[in-house]
Amino acid sequence: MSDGRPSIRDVAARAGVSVTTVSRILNGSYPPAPKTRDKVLRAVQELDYVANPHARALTRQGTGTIALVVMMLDDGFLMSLVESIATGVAEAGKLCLIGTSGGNLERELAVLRQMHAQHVEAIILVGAVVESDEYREQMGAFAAQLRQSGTRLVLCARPPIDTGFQDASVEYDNEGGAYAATSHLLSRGHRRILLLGGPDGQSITTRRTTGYRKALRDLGGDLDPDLEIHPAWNRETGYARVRELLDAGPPTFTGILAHNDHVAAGAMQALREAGLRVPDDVSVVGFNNDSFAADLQLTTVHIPARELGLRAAALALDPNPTENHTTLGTHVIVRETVAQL
Amino acid sequence: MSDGRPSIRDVAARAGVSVTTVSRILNGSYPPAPKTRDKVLRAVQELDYVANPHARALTRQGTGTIALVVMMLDDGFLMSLVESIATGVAEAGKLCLIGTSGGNLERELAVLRQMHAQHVEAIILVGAVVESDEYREQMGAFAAQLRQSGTRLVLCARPPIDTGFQDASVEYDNEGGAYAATSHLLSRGHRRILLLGGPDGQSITTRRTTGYRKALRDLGGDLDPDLEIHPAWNRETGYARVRELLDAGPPTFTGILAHNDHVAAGAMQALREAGLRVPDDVSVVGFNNDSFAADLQLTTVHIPARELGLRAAALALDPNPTENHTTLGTHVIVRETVAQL
DNA sequence: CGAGAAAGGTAAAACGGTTGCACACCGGGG
DNA sequence: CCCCGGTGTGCAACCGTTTTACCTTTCTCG
Repeated sequence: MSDGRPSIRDVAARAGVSVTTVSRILNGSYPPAPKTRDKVLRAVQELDYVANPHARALTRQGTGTIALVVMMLDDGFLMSLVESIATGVAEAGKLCLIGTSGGNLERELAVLRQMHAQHVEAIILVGAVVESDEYREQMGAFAAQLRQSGTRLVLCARPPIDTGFQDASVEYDNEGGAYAATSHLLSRGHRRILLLGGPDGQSITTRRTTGYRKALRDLGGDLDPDLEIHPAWNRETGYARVRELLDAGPPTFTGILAHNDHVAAGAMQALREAGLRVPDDVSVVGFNNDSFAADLQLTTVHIPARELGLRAAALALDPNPTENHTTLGTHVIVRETVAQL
Repeated sequence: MSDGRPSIRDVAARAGVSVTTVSRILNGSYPPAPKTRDKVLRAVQELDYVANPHARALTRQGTGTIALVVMMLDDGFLMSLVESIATGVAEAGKLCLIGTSGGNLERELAVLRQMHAQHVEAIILVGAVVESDEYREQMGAFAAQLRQSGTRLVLCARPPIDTGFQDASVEYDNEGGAYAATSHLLSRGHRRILLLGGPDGQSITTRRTTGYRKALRDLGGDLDPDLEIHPAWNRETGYARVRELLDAGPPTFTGILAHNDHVAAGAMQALREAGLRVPDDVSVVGFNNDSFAADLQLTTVHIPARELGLRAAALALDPNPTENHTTLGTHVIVRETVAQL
């Protein structure tokens, strides 16, 4: 009362009918007489009444909320993804809860539990994953719990949780992207390609590295462990690690494949500072096709972020989707950071 | 039951006490006998019980949810902002609802209403605003409604809503930033500075333009309406508008002040394509210090996004903050896109 | 030893909806 | 004329908590 929100009883009183009738009309269950219907709708209008979602949730109607959990919002790719998911969810008239895990297992689980407690209709897990046994085990248990309570789980841009059950998921082809990027370099005559992977033990890193190695094997590049290093996902460490390498002596590679564009940018700076030109001395390929890649003229692997997000949203919204697993393709965007050897 | 979640009654039964007692213990309202307490806590553990937030919300306990509304998630600045708000909220153990308005008044209001209906504890409005009378009026009305129902409103990186009441807000110094950036160019001898503003009629545009003009007046630059143009916030239109200008004849300016880094990047591309070098022929200053600005060696205005976000979160979380209005400073990050004339 | 006051606990009424079931009304077929 | 089925409604129970008001004990102290 004190908060000025009318209750369903107020509406009923004003329309001169019972609470039941109001509820029925508002939910479209059971078609009552048009006359009553009008009276009620008018009263709703006049009072500016909106049903309380919490009360509604209590009687298991569904909460109209979709949850979204992401490690961190720190690059353009994730942002497009989140934006498009949010848009998709909003267009369906539902709300979107968002949580960040910071790549920390405990925090991720805490956030997930909290969302589950909220009785969200679905939980979308977005992005990279730390591939520890502990993570797998805990997530497996959590996923089971979700299923038991009828909460859908959607995996977006992320590997499956290995448990008997196949969760709905939308992925993109990490391995294929890395393969294509590596092939691109190989086809231009590069044999020794420095891999600037993501942190070791993260799903994305593993997959992309697999693609890289496979291309080298298939097409005859040098498969050398010394050529695989693992900076964090940011510009700074990309810069630092390449800098280190160059300080130690002349480069033993002619091409670089970075696992994201920020790292590629860092690497390019290090090259520049060492007096090496891109692409004349060293070629560089990035990953993600972040918006700034165009400014750097960076050749990179495009990932269809919006599409990914919209599909994830669709899966989350649909109680029983026809197609519950999709893998979207990636492709190389050729700009000017790769030279023919 | 069917969803496997234990209720407070189950806990009570298992612990052999009444529901009331369980509730009291869980909420820490007055301390019951340690013995009972233990029994109850054990039962909670064993059943893995978590209170239903909806039922809780029904009795006006507050929902533990903060809402966040942003126009669009399309640049690094907004993203840092959202990330830091989300982090701040999560650290307080609360949940964060997110909605995007796409710069569309109707959709914005729809989202806001929906959030209000959820009884969120506070709503944070983030970022630029279309300055139409209609917007002002509708938002004013909405803000009044919020106040009446005890929902806090926090404005972040956004001008106040003009209504009698002063809402909590965290801003940064748009005018000062633009002033500083313009001064920087002026002090290097530039007199004719092309302003690449944001879309006309948006709050940010207005403020930054004011700073730009003031600097020109104070320090003796050319105040020429022809030098103020208004692309959208993205790279593409920044490119297109500058391209147009250059196609029409040699540049009538020696410096450019862009209202964000994407636009600056677009402008730089247009300059490059027209055979003009940055900074030798034309100097460029951006705004926001987006992460890629470092890669472009772009001189730009830094906005403390994280700080802004954390403060907004703090305001949203605190029912009665001591300081409810802050303006954070901005400063110019000097890189290599401005030359001495 | 008896009267209060604490202390520890409970039953029941909210909170704002949904829903199963009963009831009233109405026209029509036997 | 009676019974029947269908159509609109309303009553009341329930969803899972918190909270108010009240009831027992058990202490404490005169």
